[in-house]
Amino acid sequence: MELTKRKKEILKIVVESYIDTAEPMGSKAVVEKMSGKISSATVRNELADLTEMGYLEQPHTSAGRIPSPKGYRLYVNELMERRTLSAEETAEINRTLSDRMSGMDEVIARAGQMVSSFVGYPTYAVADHTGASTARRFELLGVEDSGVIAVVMLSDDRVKSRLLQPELPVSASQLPELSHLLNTHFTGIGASEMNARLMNLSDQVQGNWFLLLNQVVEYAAALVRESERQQVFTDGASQLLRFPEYRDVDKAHDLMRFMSESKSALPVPADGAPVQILIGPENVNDALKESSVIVASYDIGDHMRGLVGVVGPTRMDYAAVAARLSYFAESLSAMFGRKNQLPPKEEKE
Amino acid sequence: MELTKRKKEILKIVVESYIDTAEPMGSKAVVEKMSGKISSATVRNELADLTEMGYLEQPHTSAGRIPSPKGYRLYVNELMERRTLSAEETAEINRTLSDRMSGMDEVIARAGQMVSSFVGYPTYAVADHTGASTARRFELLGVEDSGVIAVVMLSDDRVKSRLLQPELPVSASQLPELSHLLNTHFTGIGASEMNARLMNLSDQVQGNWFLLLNQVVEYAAALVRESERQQVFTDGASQLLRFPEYRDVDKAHDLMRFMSESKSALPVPADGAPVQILIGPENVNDALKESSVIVASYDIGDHMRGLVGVVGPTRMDYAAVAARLSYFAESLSAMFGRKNQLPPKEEKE
DNA sequence: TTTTAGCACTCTGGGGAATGGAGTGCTAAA
DNA sequence: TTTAGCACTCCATTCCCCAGAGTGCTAAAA
Repeated sequence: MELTKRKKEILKIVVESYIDTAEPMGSKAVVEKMSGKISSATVRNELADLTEMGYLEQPHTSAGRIPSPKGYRLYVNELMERRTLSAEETAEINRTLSDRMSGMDEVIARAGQMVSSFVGYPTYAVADHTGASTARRFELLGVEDSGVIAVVMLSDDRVKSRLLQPELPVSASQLPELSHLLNTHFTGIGASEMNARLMNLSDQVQGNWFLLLNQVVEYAAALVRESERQQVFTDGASQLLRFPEYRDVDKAHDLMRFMSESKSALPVPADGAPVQILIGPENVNDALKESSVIVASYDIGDHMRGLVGVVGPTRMDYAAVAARLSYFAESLSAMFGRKNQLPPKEEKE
Repeated sequence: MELTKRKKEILKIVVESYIDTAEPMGSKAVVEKMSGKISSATVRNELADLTEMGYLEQPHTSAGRIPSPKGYRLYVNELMERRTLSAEETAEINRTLSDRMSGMDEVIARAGQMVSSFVGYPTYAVADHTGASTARRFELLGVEDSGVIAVVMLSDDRVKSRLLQPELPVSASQLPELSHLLNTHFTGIGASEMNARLMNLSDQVQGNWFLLLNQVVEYAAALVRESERQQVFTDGASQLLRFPEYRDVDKAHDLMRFMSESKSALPVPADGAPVQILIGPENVNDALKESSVIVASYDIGDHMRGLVGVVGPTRMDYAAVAARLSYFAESLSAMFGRKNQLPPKEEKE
């Protein structure tokens, strides 16, 4: 059977109505939307065809039609009008973005929050490291009251620092030498290798040095390990409850638990695709089979990608969410993607 | 009317049963719990008295009794057996704590997560700064490919750092001088004062210096501002849905929204109290009037307190949560509260 | 004075049965 | 190929009934 232009038109109407109302749509309602060019009986025939072809479903014999995942897919691929954001919308996003954005890893956590409050769905945010990161540069700085600041720059350009309290005092004048030691022995290697090398040094350096080295290396190793383990931030979980499909508390609970617990099982976009849409059963994970996910990636630094995913019912507003999400991702890439590029300045309110 | 010992015993039984089952308790069930020392008619009289005195409530005339907020309060103050944690429980908490704990501000965020997964209720976590923090020390470090690492130590002992890309190159040899400039002009002052001083310097230093200074100061000002604004982390919101009192999606939604949005309106413990319990209407905020909050504070660094609050239904398991929460708070204080003290070492699995 | 047994009464929650409405599919005519 | 007409299906809502749980009260017993 052929998918005529009229069938597509009707499918589009049904999908959009269902996205809007979450109610099955009947033939009469379709006729109204088509401004009466056609009778309800004709529409009924078309609806029957679309159902047979697998684009629509019937909750029960005498209800209207709702889109099937296949129907959503066709809608997303062909029928949906790509939305562009209005000037006000982009302005608002820019304002949010420029507001306060500090280090790279804060970007990831904040990206999820921002997107969630912006699109009105729950989100998750992940950092996607290309390859394991290592320490690239160490620096120790003395502070007055005998504390030591350890600064570690990682191969992915993150810079982390922390105040350490040496167990035995180390004089400030020795810190450059210690920094040098760290830079020669502990850069470019993984966490376990760091520990191994530390052991080798244990009887080559003085006790107070070793204790400090130990703290620094432990800190650096924790940082390196942290970047291996995917950290997932979820935000706006409560938004789920806005939707009638999650009025069933158990469903909502399951999905929320899944999002906040099963780090790593969340979808990531296929390479190259800026925004990917996964509809219902297209999701690999069971917990998501009745929901949809829109996920986008953006560049931060030269060695990292950030991911933001939006989770919602299968009838989520694909056009609106995808538009906002890709604008976000593009803006973030522009701000953090390459070096020597500054955030677009925006007047603060 | 007097609150006899027997009345208290009965009240305790009712409260604990209700905490356990969320079902109103009738006179017969009470008799069973008291192992038959007394008849149900007697218990009925006592229950009627307790109701009249305001410790119990009746959902409707022919239902059992449930505790009123006043009843919970009495229970918490007098009747509840303070729980102590078993060796396994403390061991598990210690394991979680020692696992990975980096900088101070990560502590706050992670504390909420840990407590939430541990006690099985949603939590919020806040940093409570005593007084506004300022920058205490600046340090600029050059990296090979012309980037500059800015290290800022704040008056609250937090150390933050970030990689900057100067718009115009600044030679590495000039960085110590610039650091000195920063340390003399921009320490010990608030964010707006920083900007003012920066303006004053604008025509006293070379253009490329100024551009870099600008970036550093903007970064530092953002850090200072960040510590003024209370940042609230919430975790485990989905746990709410475990409880029958939040099966009403709207109630759950309201509370979740409140927790994730209304930063700052969340309860903080009165000074001195290590753990504070707020029952139902004792909460100032409307959104919490039908829930209870247990909040604890712990010390991190010398100038900061962290707060962790546990949110749940009024029938939450006060004894268990309070015990766990205070153990957490104590452990965190011990680990981060004073300087020169190290986390209790625990073998990592 | 306190406790207990007995009893009438109240209220809830759950399980049908009845009903109206929305929507369908099919047939036959346009 | 489209349309009007019609019988049919299924759901959601409402109403009603009833068992069960639990109460308060009275009057007798301790």
